Amino acid sequence: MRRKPGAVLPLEVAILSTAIDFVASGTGRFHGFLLAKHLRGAEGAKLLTAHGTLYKALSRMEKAGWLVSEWEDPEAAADEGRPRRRLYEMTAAGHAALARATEQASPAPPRDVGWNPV
Amino acid sequence: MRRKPGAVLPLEVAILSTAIDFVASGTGRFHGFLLAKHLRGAEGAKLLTAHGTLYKALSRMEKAGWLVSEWEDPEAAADEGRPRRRLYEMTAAGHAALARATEQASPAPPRDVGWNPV
DNA sequence: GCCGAATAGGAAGATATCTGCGCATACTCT
DNA sequence: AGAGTATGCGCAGATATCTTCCTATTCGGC
Repeated sequence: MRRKPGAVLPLEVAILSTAIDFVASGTGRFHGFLLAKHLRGAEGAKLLTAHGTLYKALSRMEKAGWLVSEWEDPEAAADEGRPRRRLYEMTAAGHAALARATEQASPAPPRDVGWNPV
Repeated sequence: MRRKPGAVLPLEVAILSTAIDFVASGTGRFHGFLLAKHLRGAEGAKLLTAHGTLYKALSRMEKAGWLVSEWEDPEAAADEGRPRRRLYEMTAAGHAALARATEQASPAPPRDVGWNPV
């Protein structure tokens, strides 16, 4: 749907917020599936139906510089008998994007967006 | 369904036959998913609906000594960007089991099965 | 000959990520 | 302002294996 430059989509806000929750609860780095489980239970249930949606959002956000990722050691995954994970971490730019998005949503209605109510 | 000692089930016959086909066509070792794709297309379509059925049969057959398996190098899988595979190879005992099963099926109608037409 | 025990098969779901396709939306040009 | 184009989001499905629960079948003992 052709992204408006500088926009942060609802799903992305949810991801970034959840990432912050993870850090707060001691989980420094997270992976897509973990995120999916948390988002399903939370308010983000409507924001996420298919898994592909989430993974695309993650790679999008990484390309935007809001996240950095790294493959976990393939052997670690093999030892635990599960597919390997891609571990994500939030960057300063990610925090900034979240701030920008939440700021736009609540505190003061934007004064100069080039848009006027009818 | 309580296995008769020495019996080879239809699905197992199909697996062993397909394994021989693989060797003949240059694919020495095979994995479950490859097998599933071949069995779906072939006559074994009825023998295999769910994946779980196939994987259970494979581990059964390995326990019986008809197959040996080995995990592929986790890094090889990671390099190709897919889940890791378990590679199977047929043993001499496997060939023997297949021979026993096909022999029992075709050459001479059993003379003494303890069954008579009404 | 019948009944009980054991096991095979099926469905469903967990684990994890990626790609292709359709359609909607934001932007641009006239 | 209206129409067309391009971007890219979200859904569905592919990739690969394993586990649990339930049902159906069948072997063998009594």
